[in-house]
Amino acid sequence: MFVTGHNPSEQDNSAAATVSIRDVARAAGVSYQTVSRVINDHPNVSQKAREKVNSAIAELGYRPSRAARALASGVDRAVTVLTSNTSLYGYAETLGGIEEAARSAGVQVAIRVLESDRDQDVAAAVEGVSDPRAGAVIVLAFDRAGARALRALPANVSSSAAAESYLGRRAQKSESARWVWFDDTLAAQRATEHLLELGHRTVHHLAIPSTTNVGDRERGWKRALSAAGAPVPEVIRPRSWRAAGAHEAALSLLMDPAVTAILCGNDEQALGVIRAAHDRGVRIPEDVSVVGFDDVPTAAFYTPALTTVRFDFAALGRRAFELLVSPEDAPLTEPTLIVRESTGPAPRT
Amino acid sequence: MFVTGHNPSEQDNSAAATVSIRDVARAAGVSYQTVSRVINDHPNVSQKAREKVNSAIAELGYRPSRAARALASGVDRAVTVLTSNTSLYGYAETLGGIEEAARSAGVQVAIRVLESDRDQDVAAAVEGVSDPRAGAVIVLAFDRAGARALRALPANVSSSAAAESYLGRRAQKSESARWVWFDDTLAAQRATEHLLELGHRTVHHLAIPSTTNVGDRERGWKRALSAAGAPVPEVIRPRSWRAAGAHEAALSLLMDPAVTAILCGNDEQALGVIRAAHDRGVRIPEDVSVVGFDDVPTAAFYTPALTTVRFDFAALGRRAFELLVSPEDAPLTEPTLIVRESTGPAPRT
DNA sequence: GCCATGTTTGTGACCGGTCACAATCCTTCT
DNA sequence: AGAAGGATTGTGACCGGTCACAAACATGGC
Repeated sequence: MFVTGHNPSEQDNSAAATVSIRDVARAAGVSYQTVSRVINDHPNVSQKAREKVNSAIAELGYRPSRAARALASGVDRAVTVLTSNTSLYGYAETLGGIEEAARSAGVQVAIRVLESDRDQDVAAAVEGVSDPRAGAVIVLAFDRAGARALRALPANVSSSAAAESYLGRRAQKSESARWVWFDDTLAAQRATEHLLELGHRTVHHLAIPSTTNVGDRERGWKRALSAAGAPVPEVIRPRSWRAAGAHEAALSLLMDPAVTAILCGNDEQALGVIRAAHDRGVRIPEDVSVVGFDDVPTAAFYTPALTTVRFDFAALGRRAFELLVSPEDAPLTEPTLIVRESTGPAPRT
Repeated sequence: MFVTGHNPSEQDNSAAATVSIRDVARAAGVSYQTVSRVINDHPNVSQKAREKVNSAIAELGYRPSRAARALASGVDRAVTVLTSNTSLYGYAETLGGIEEAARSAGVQVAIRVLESDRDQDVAAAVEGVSDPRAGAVIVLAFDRAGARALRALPANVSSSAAAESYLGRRAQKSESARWVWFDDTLAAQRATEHLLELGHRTVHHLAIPSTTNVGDRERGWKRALSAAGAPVPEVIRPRSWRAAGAHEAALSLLMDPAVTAILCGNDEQALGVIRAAHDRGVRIPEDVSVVGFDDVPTAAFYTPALTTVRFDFAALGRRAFELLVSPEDAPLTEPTLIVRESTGPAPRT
């Protein structure tokens, strides 16, 4: 009853033998090429043939083989996301956005995490995804590891979330990587301006360790400071993106009475600062104002609720995926400052 | 110079034509089958041949084609993770664990998110991954959508994180899905006992909406309560896993002076409760004690620092992957109660 | 020295699609 | 009616591997 003589298993083969394009063709009374045309929506297929094929497909429960398709066509309809983290909010949300867009385009999403930013690990990861036949690649270049991986990719370029374009067959080396990113400069500038407007003499900046766009944020922060003629304090660089590092750094920072406003690299760090303030008996926002970045879902429930800059990471992810298909520049939602309880007027001296 | 006459592109073909097993064979002076044996670590290959092949591989920069392999062998070395969320802590960490284990086993990780728990969406997702040729499937059955998807999968079974076993060729319908999960009952029991020991008359439970293991947690909670002869209050069920729902629910719950201890479904909810307490002027832990579940990285920095039950989600993920290969039951780290500042002695009446 | 047995190597077919090109079928126009 | 031209359909080869089986080569026992 089966066509394939490949699998010699004699056992009760109730499990349906995998049905191929040829089986469908036979059942529909057409050639396999016609079936191929139908499943690929080619224009030149008669209505009658199309119907016959479609019902045969439904009847036999035919499902095209991704592998065969990839092999024959030379490209896999898949995207591999290269990221150094799966659980940090920004990364995870971006991944979600990519998946959403990819899913609705019928493209598979694979994920590959970068263990570290050491050359060896980066090289291994890049090696694993740099086969054009394996589909496209999107690098989450939020951190050094990502940025390095992006640089190491065949066609190079660098920024926040970048989309290496391999999807189409004709994508050649001439086609370089495309990228999307938020306007971090503007975001940082706005946040800083907000604090300045509240009367703070200056704003201290507790940064994320070595990011790609760290430059951007610092630029925005400095720009706002300079525009207001405020002094530019040295940037504080904790040892991690996490709350722990920020907490530790803030513990000493808060001893300085000149510090009345702190711009943090992300919400988690802001939480560390808030906690440090609590530990030191410093009131927020009465004594010190704190601003975060990201607007994680919990930020509104911190005590005090966090003033922060919201980024639409999911949109970033969707956009990164779309770039694989159409390289057109589409605007990304601008980051928005969400003012809550952690910022207030500068204390009177 | 090229063997494949398939691609007629005449352009400067500096981009290396994809090298196949046959090219390597020719360069090494052996048959393609021998090359296949080498790259698959077959035992019966002479040392000499192996070396020749390996150097030819290195020289030509050969990379096996995943697609061709999948097509020829009938199975793809890939796992698809079915999850309804990418950014919630537990999900994201579990995904990370799966990826880690899969990566070191040379297996690709794909991800497919479940949009909702509606039959239609679940069916679509299952349909997309239920092709045995496409590799294995791991379902993150933490919620209803996941549980349903798990049930809808060809070989069924249900629990927290489940590993549908298709990886090996011989995996047949007889091989049912394997699963791993935490001992939620014990975890809830321990947490409840902790509160009871602090002198609380009873413990209120603010649950996660309709989870697979909701039963387990409630059982543990009830067990501890009963064992202590404490009354069993009605379970509070907010409308989401998020802080918002818990915050809203807690706002009214905290008006009840009988409520002195709350066991929350997760840390985010606990944060919502803490915030609600702040809003109501209820002190934690002096007036009310709060316990969470998960131990998210920020829990230690809440004010007050959260007492919670830590789960090793990454280990859960790794284990789920391993189950695909070896169905042996290996113990999973037990959840641990981390006592911090949010729990304290019951207030004196 | 010869045969049995095990190891190493090679050949042809096949997996399930796509591609290039040729053949057949309709229409429409002169 | 015949030819031109587009629409529709079919055929053979190929993608890059694996599988089953056979051939060639060693090794060892009697």
